[in-house]
Amino acid sequence: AACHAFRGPTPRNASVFLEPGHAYVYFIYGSCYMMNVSAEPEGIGAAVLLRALEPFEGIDLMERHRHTTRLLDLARGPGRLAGAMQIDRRLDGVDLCGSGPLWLGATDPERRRASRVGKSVRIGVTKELDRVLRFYERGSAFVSGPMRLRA
DNA sequence: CCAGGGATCCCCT
DNA sequence: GGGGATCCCTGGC
Repeated sequence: AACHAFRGPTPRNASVFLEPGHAYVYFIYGSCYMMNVSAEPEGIGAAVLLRALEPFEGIDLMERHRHTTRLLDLARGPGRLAGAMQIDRRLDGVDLCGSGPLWLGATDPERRRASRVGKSVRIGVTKELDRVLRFYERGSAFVSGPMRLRA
């Protein structure tokens, strides 16, 4: 029920219904963009919100976009992530598996590390609070949310 | 901790 | 067609 697709398609959420691997970007709280990835076959509304990232490359650019040099604050939190990456509604609907302006790729082998995926309830929603639909890298300082949801 | 920000969509006129 | 509640938050007290 907390999914934007819950009440069916609208002009705003159309990208949620695209085939998997497309961007769904929306503006919220008068100040932030949220970056999501569509996640079910075309016509089915489902998407994953990107809540944080660990900066590896382009850190100087991210610092400029975010007006801070604090590495931990560059992209920790969904609004900050979009800010650091300069993601806005222009990227809504783009194919993230193609050669467009934004894409998802495999982790650089040199950056790969042993990690465990933790699961928890979601952050910032008010419906279906018991559902375990948040996934994160256990123990990472770059994960967003309260400490108890990062262990 | 909390105000602010603006788009969107509900639902009732 | 429009008022108002709501929104997967952030920065600055």
